[in-house]
Amino acid sequence: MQPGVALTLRGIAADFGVSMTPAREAVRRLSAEGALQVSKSGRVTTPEPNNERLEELAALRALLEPELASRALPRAHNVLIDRMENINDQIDQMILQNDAAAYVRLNQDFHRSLYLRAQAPAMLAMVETVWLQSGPTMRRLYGQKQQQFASINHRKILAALRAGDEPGLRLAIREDVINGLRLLGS
Amino acid sequence: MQPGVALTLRGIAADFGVSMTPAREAVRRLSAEGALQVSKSGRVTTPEPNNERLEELAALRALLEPELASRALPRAHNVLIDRMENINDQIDQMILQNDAAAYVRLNQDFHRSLYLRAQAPAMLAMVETVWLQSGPTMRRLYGQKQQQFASINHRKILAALRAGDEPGLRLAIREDVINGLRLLGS
DNA sequence: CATGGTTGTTTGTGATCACATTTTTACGTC
DNA sequence: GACGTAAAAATGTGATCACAAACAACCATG
Repeated sequence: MQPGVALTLRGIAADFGVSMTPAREAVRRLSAEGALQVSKSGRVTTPEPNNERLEELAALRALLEPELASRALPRAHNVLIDRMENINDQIDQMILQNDAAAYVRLNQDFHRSLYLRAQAPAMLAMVETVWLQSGPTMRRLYGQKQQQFASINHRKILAALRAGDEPGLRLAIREDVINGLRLLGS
Repeated sequence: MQPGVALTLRGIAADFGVSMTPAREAVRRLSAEGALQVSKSGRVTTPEPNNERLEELAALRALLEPELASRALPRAHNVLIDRMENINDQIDQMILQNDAAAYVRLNQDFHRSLYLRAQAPAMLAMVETVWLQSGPTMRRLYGQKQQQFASINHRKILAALRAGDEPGLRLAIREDVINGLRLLGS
């Protein structure tokens, strides 16, 4: 969804073929998570990302995701790492096929499949909230030259996982996040 | 509000003298923030805190709050520090008066007044979400012997702020958080 | 042509209702 | 007395409606 778009409850309801009530609840939830902005008059829009906001979201990811990865590391067996490698291969394909939506989705799947092992639901929920907030700008990320770095960073993550290298894992995750979001702001 | 309480939409609506609709929206928002649990059948309860959850919330605070404090430090002038000292004096009074609700509220005011200076709304919103999730258990915290540490930790925070000591500030915040929540879990 | 006010439309909010599902209660059987 | 079952009450969900506020379009006036 493009940033800066105005939503109306009746419009959303009509789009999904439901009444206003479910649309209202969905909007309420998304705005509570920061994925949507509500003006004082109740109008709903997708937030327009500025550089400060992007830097903040990147900092949040850089704080939370290494911690989640570190907690997941003791429980990351080879089966999981293989699956992550598989996801990464699919990411490479999506980059070649120029499929932005699938790229973003697979990228999150890659990270989430690791973080799920951290046994930290509240922390994971918080990271997913940040992902949701940075979602619209992730679409812009695609098409930039940085996307090819993602695969390289992911390989570093996988290597650190296989080696059981906790500091290396934290660093690789951090680099992946920084490359993904913070560079976009400048 | 006690942990483990069951809420009904009609009950909430009746308590506040409104219809079901506003109650539903409030519940939706609070559950999106993790402050309320919804079962698969839609029943709403306040989450029962277990040790894993407490440890997680403490870890989140320990990650986020030092960062917020560090960002606020360059903008923390004497006027702000004086106000925080004032809040801390009120906290001491509330401890003497055994007013649990006021104690928790003032404690959050103390931290929030500093973090507001960080100019990081998304990060602050995330911390407030954690506070909200740990709110019910904070009530239990009161009455334990740890509460008296809060004032000592807060004094360390104030001293680090006045000295412009960034590492000391991070450490003091971290200690305050750890003492406040993590000790409660064990 | 710019501008301010007026009217008409759109939009969010709160309320009420019907319905399906779940939960609780009551009862009868073993 | 315990347990399973059926009836009854309660609950969440989605829909629809009235209403007030906000917005947009329009027109008259300078």
